[in-house]
Amino acid sequence: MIPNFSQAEENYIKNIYHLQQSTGFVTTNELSAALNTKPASVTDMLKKLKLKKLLNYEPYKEFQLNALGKKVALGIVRKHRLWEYFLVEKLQFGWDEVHEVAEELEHISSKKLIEQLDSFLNYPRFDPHGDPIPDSNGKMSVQQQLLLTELPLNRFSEVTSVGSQSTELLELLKHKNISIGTRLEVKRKFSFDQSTELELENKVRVNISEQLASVLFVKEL
Amino acid sequence: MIPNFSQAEENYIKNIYHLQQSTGFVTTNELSAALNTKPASVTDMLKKLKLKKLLNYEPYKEFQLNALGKKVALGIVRKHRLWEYFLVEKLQFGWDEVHEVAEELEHISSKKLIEQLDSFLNYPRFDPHGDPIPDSNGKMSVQQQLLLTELPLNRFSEVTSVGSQSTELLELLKHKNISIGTRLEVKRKFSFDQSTELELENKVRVNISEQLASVLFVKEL
DNA sequence: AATTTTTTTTAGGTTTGTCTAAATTTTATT
DNA sequence: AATAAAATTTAGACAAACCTAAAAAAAATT
Repeated sequence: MIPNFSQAEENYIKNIYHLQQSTGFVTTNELSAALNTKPASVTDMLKKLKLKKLLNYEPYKEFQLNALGKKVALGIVRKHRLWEYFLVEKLQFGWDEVHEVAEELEHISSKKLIEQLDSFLNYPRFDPHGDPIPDSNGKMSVQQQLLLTELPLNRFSEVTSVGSQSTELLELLKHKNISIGTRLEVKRKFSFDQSTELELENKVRVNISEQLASVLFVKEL
Repeated sequence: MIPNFSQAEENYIKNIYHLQQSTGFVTTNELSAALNTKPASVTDMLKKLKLKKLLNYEPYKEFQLNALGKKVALGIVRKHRLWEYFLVEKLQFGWDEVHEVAEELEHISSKKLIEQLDSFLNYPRFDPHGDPIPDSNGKMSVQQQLLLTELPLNRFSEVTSVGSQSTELLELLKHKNISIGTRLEVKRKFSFDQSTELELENKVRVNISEQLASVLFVKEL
């Protein structure tokens, strides 16, 4: 069984994980900047994580999480994103307010807690920022969700989720003939009001407001 | 504003609070036993809590939380019990499983989190063990709820809540003519099967099983 | 290739919260 | 009231996680 790790250890693991997503390797300075700690402190912790067999690390070299380290990291990411989803969906937090709180909640250790939470939330696949939530085996959807506001022009895409369940929003979406699964392309953006012209699957064009575009998640096809 | 306290400090505060409920005062040894730490460590922390103006403490004397200390303690108790309620009501935990997890969750610091959670849970007044949940001002219902199994003979009492929402339970309660608000007295307990004979408000007598009695909360009148 | 700059590590401290062992104070017993 | 026992505090250490300052290694520049 995987042992428990301290909050500090978990923060290092999680940050290494995120940093190594780009190039596969991380440097002491990068990590120290991400964690807001001095490089000397980072070195200390790297030795400890190596000792605990989570990290490939040799002095003065770049480092990376090994298989076990990545597994642990995915568990933390899972908790973080599930809690974010919970805060937004159930406790009426805004997307922008959840990160800090989730930073604390992600360190709660109960395995049962997180499995029951996942089930209670109905196994969401993406957090409120569109990032994929690893399942209990660490698997997650590869494709990141984008906000419609971030989608470039003329890319085929599909609506994957909406950032709120309010009846007002659902009413509007019904009117515009948009629902989960609707395929669309962004054809134009009007800078005056940031409104967006979409082309739906049936070639119909609709114009949607910035407020609406900013609560629609899509994935590119 | 009240500052934040470390997890260790919070655990001391909470335990002092509970211990001083009986006699109003706590001794170093009592607290050390409750916390599973050595008396010497307790002394260290007592000095710190005194310095932080939470505690009335003089060397070699019994001690107690002052007004501020009690306020802080109630905030922790509030969080603990709200989380317990959440775990049982929303995440299908059994009463017996919640304590440990709540011990961790009670240290999450976000004020907004706990207020939103309270609202999400619909401002429950008692936790799954029948203990009252302080409101955001630290006020709580004085009367503790009891399990019907704990109620002495011939005491007027009123059903306040049921420990589960299962349809099976509700079906049985309907059959027995018992609901929230029903007034009753325990008239006899049969040691063979621990079943209980109740007298309801209309003088009707019913016999209920131990399983049923152990999910009914009552308050004495 | 030599030198400078940057990065990383080492060495030695600090704080928090714990411990053990010894000293002190309080309480209980004779 | 004197002594023994129990409770509490003090003194000195230790681990975790951080720090600063100096040393060492690696990378960049001349």
